[in-house]
Amino acid sequence: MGKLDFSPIADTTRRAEIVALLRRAILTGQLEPGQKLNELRIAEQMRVSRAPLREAMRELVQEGILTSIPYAGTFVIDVTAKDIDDAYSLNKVLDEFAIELTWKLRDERFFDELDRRHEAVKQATRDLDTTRQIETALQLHGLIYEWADNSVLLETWQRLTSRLQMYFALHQHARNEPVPAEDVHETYVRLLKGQDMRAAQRHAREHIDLDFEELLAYARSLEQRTSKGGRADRAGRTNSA
Amino acid sequence: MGKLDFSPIADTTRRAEIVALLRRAILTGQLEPGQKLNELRIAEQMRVSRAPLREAMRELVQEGILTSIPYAGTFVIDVTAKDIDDAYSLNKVLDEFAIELTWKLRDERFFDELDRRHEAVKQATRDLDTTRQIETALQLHGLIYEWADNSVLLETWQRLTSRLQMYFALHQHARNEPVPAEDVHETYVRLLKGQDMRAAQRHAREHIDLDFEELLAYARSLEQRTSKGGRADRAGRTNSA
DNA sequence: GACAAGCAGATTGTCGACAATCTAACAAGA
DNA sequence: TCTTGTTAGATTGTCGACAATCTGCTTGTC
Repeated sequence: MGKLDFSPIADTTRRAEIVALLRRAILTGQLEPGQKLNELRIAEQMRVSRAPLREAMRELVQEGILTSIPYAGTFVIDVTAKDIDDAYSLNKVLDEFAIELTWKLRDERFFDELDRRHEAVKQATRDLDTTRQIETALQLHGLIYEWADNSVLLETWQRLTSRLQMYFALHQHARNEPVPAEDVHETYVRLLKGQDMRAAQRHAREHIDLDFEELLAYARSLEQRTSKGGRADRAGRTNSA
Repeated sequence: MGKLDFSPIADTTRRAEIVALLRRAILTGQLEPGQKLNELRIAEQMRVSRAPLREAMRELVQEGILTSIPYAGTFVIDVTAKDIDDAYSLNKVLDEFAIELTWKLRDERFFDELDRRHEAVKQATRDLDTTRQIETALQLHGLIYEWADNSVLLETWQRLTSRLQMYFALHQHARNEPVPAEDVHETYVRLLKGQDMRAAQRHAREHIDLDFEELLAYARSLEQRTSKGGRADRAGRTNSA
């Protein structure tokens, strides 16, 4: 009797596919921050009615990458330097916690998966596929969250990830230079395999620092340019209690 | 020239009202964990069509208090002891961080608001209104998050709050005893007004401990009862990437 | 009696049309 | 010229109906 694990079959609703499509478009920067999403046009392009499209948009609003103003429209969130800074500092705290939880649960399968994801990053780097590079790097980073066995923490991280990916993609789009050739993740992986938890936590902080500092500088420079032509000044309250 | 600040007017879409109604029903325990939400029936009761209702449900799914299985239905999330434990441990970490961020930003307005919310809890306690007691206690606790000036952290806390409120309400419903008469928040408020940040952080942890320990014990006992009559065994994957 | 096929009934997913609201352009009056 | 009222167009919010899917029962067969 083979002990085969079947994974759940794909969600076959239009809504789910639309969510995936839109999310990808936003996270890769095809839809720019602040841009308005015209329901009619998008629905026509996707050959779908507005109902599932609107439901999909509601999901992405709650996911934090869209924002909705009643009777005005749904927009890709605006990226401010403060947003990035906020996400950055929270991420540091969560990382420390995730490493702590994961530490005792590491095993062979963990190390294997760690190597696999590390390899994916290196492959994307060789291919000069910056979008995929961001994606794989975040997946590598996310392993400690998946392994921590804390569903709420994982959810939180995934929400954060959406934004981080968007921020990084935005950054990449601007300066179209491929990211550093040297492997910045080498040390991270090595420490996660080692015995010194504190050292791993410390490095996670500093490693993130590196990426973010550059990102922040870019965001701040953007802020200068944008401030003159600011759009919607209405407070986009979406999560009113 | 009067310098009057107008707050944004209320959202006047049916969708927003439905979200509020449903959320309240769930968080107060009127809708029980695991219960299925029949769209047609709810829509009729609310005198609303299914479109805005479904959009509202999509929001609550992303908010984490509903879960959806395509072509099967949308259900109130099931509460497991592990969920509570997960939320509990993450909350400790976030509390520590929130206090750290808030600490330097405390001012007169902060202390006033702290007192105001503390008073609200005491009032609810006097009224023996357990539901409101939970609500106000969480609002008191949430002040440090609102004050921390980190939007991502605040969002995270609000998501967590939804669940916590649901868990506590569930607990209260079961044992219909009014919560401790003595004021467990006295110390918390005093420490937040003091000068010793570490002490405040430490107390936040231990104070939460108290409430949660009881909650956890209850959840575990529930688990025993429920395990025999388990419902949907399909993996309710909702956030497939 | 056990089991598979097939058939209602109910429920969710999707569609196209209508109503409510916003925006911008234009006209009228101080 | 500036402000205010009006109107037309576009877009979002909502509705009622239809299609796709699931569930449980019935039927027929062995």
